[in-house]
Amino acid sequence: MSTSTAEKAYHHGDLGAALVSAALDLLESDGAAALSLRAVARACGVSAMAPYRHFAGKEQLLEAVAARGFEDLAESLDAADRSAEGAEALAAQGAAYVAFACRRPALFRLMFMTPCRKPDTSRAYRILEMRAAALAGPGMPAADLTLAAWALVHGLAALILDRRVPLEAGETEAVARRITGQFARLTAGLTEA
Amino acid sequence: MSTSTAEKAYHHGDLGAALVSAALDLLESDGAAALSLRAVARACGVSAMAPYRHFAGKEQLLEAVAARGFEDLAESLDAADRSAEGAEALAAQGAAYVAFACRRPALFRLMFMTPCRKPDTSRAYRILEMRAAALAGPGMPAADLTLAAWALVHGLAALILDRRVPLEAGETEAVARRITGQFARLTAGLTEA
DNA sequence: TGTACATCAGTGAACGCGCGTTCACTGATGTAC
DNA sequence: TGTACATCAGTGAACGCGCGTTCACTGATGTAC
Repeated sequence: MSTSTAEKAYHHGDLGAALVSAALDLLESDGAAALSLRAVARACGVSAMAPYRHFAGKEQLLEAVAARGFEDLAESLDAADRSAEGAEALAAQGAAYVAFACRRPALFRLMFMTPCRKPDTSRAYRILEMRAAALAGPGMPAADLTLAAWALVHGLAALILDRRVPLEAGETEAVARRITGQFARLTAGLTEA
Repeated sequence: MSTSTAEKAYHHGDLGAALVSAALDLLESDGAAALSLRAVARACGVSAMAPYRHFAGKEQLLEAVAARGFEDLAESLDAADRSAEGAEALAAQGAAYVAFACRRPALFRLMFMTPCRKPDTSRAYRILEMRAAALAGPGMPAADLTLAAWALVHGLAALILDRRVPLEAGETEAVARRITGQFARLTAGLTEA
């Protein structure tokens, strides 16, 4: 049909990016178990071998998918952080973190399964760290506060995704907001004392 | 050759329990990926079909393994709780929770992957809940404090297991103790105010 | 402007793998009489 | 105390599955002259 869509071109155009996108879609629609290299290729309308032109193997594709996930997460945290100030900004980041996990559960899980090279270098971590450092006080140094805040929201997300917390789908966001808010105010009170 | 060992008996004796034990061993020695029904049967020196006399399928075996894990976790939390009082008991529970995850990482992961029937009924949860409720104050109701404490240590464990926190193997315990201690004292300060 | 040729980006058939599970079976055990 | 027979707890061969990956290939593209 029209050549502009380039659907049937022998050369795909940007198969590498298309594979990552297809993987992200597949992940949320069919779950992690369904995310095979062949399925991703199939979703792109391409042979099972085609991905090997762009990735060394399945592992590399997954790494690229996880990297995209971390970028998106960083963007969400950044936006949340800019929406408020001080302790409330930290709480907003926490709520955004949990919301991200609930919105894209399979991706969130994949991100943390994929072995990371430099744990503390991710942009998402730096955004959290910067905000937490500003709230640190004598009773809780910056590094500990950062880790505690991260652990709190990560655990909350994990428990919700694993259905360990008996919450309705609509409830989770409000609970995350409340819990992170309480934690942020707790630590803020500490700096004032 | 002595009959007392009963190694070569046609009837195993208690294959059901032996399968669960073998699965627990396999889990920690070879990882979750190696935990196949066939491998467990092999470890018990029994045919691939034998487990079906004791479990409806792989899923049921895994459920039994996870249940054993939750029992052991509850025991660890209980012992930790009895080792201290008030806020320090809560901190001790938290440290024990993280230590359990570090000691048996593959089991810990399996426990939370296995779909649970009644999320809030586990003994481990009730032990945490009881202690947290005693520390609840006006700024943080019991249910929220319980969830926050659980999320904090669960997240800490998850981040450590996924190598997101740049810690040496020996360091983790001390960090977990410090973080949970700070959190417990923070909430305790809240009840006094 | 045309042509030769290297390179790039895909195809498609095939392989071996270990898995969970099915099937029909057989050896061991315990109980009723 | 023996014997018949139901039941229990295992065996072992086989199946189909989808996977990641290998191999040798071919069609499309772009560049040097």
